[in-house]
Amino acid sequence: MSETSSATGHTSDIGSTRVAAYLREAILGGELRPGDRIRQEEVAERLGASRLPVREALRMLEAEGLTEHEAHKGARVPRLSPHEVDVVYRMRERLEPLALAESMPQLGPDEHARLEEVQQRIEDNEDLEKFLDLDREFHMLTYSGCHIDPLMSNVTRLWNSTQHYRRAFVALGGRSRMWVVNSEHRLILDAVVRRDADDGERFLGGHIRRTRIELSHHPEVFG
Amino acid sequence: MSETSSATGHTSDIGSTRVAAYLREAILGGELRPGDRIRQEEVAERLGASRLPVREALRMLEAEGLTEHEAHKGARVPRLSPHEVDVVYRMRERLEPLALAESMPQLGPDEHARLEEVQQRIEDNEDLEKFLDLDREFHMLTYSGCHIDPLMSNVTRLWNSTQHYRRAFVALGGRSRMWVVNSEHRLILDAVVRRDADDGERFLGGHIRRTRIELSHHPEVFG
DNA sequence: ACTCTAGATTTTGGATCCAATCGGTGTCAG
DNA sequence: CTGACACCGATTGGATCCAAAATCTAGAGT
Repeated sequence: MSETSSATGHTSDIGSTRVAAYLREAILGGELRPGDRIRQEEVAERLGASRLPVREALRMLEAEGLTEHEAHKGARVPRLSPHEVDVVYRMRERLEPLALAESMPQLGPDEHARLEEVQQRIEDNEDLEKFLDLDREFHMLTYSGCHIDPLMSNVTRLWNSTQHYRRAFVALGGRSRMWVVNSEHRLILDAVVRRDADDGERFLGGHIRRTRIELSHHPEVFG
Repeated sequence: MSETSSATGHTSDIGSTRVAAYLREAILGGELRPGDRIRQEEVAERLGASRLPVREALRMLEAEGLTEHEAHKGARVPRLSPHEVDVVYRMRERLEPLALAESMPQLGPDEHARLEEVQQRIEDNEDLEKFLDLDREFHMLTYSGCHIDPLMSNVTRLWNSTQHYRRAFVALGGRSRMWVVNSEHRLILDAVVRRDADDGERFLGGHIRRTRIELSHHPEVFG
């Protein structure tokens, strides 16, 4: 962690953005878990900033679905109920095929090659945390041709808010389910290369749907 | 009325919330239009507050899809391209039926009566701005049994970000299209009362879809 | 021993002041 | 006359201090 393009501080590398990046890493990386409280002063001191950019950062993260606020009670990492996670997956099931359909016509040979490479890395990978990153990269890459901000930010929110439960899920599932994931990814990748939007939507929807159903059979994820 | 509730529920009467409510009204009411810049100091002075709660409010509104930020360039009301609006409607087409399906089982006679009353008010109404509020109230009421925050806040965002274009659309369409809206609302209302989720999803999807298609035939809305 | 209340501590919300950055304008060189 | 550059006003970002609210703790009363 703690990368964040420090040396060549180019563009809008303002403090609140750096604080947001730090907290984002901490939440998505699992160091901050659902229900954990985030104290402004603690973060401010740790990053050598004042509380103000921390407040701004927390608002940004709220917009990304990574934190929630209550009046004078501060910020927390949202804890989702099993049913809420189920509905979030149903939302993904409906929204992401749309993003894929918007994206596919814009993707060229470069993106196709990059997708193939990422999928290969997923299949060669053994590490759990790495899988979470690579899987996300794969899907986001398939959406990278979709430049509709309201859609992409929503998709990002949905991934963000369920990241912790996805980690818990693959952690207990192990690699027994891996081959299913990979075969589904291959189907999606093939549809993308063929530019068959209908197949892409269908396979992607099935991919998310299967994950949702399997997740619903494992309530221990929500311990 | 319509108070928007912001779906994220972190409301009190603290300053930033009041500022947010003021700006929200201004944007949804049409006084601030897409592309307009919002200067912190101006708002602060007008409301007798300092710039800090204004900054917080702008972040909240950003989370609701009502403003957008750029590094040192300040806040603006987002301007959506025709294609972006089209995609937002496609998103609504997929998400809102889900919200309705989640909500319907929770709605009782009280909500049904209130829905009937609001729909009647829509049919009796003549005013344009009133229609926007009532229409929103009708749909939000049908979703009021859905307590999944990630879903409801997304739906709210989608309505927020297209409010201006909806106004421009009904403004030029006039009452010629009114009877279609009302008959579709009646179909939805009937499905809700019968607790037929499948019919509800179908009619609602069609309602939004028809609006999207008609909107796509009127590019002058985006003048 | 238990509960309810009141004060103390902690934490968030807000105001003011200062620093950094952006936009526009005017000037000078070609 | 035109374009580039530099300066200046305007505007946003950040730090510190103070006020308000919530939580925690300790004590008194039953």
